[in-house]
Amino acid sequence: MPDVYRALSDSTRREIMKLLKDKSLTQKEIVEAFDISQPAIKKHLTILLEEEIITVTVQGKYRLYTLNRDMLQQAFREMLHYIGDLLDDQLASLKKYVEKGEMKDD
Amino acid sequence: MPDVYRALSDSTRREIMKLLKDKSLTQKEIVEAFDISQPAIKKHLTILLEEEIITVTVQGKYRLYTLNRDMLQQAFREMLHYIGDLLDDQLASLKKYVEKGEMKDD
DNA sequence: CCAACATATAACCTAATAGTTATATGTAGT
DNA sequence: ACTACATATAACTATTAGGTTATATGTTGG
Repeated sequence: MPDVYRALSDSTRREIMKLLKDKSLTQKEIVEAFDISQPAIKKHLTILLEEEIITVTVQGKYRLYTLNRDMLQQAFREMLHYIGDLLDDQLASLKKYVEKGEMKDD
Repeated sequence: MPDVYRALSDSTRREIMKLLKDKSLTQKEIVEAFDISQPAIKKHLTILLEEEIITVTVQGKYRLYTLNRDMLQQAFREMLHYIGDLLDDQLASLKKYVEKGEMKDD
């Protein structure tokens, strides 16, 4: 099971996700956006891939990384569900929303 | 670095929060709900305390742990806000909910 | 007071994270 | 075919997380 908390627990990874918000990027472009080495970035990308938060497509010598919005959406929903259970009454309406899958899901 | 992601990133801690959903519990009661040692649980409780997700009151030889719903809510809102931003348009309605603090707040 | 119980702390282990540098592999353009 | 470039991998370091056992401390009832 993909663990979104693992993916989110590192600030560099959170930054990478932000970078990928609007457009897919090659590994090189991502590397250039940070001050850390290419292998370090690669490891973060591997973790994001493992948790299925991003996907990659090969294009010649490039690797193009893309945000997996479906997974993020699912994570979003799960988190809401979890916290909804904890906070119950306070969140009744929101919870219902989530459970019904009301959130424009494909 | 106090980090909400840190507190929520461990499943044992998330289980502890669930346990505390309906009632405050002593450390002993919490320990008994898991298969890991008392010092291990203690460490989780310390982290949750550091992130102010729970509070503790001393009662004689007991420590009574209580969920800090306000902080928990804030923590989740932060994470959801982050993910929501990544998803943008796709989640417009739900996102608004979270951002407006519709989840019982301020 | 003291024994039993609840909690705290110390010392230790292992695995995972997050980074490094150096080098290997794969691909494209000339 | 060679070279330059993009990516992958190997080997290493340091730190932290999550767990252990053993023991110390604090509290309470009898």
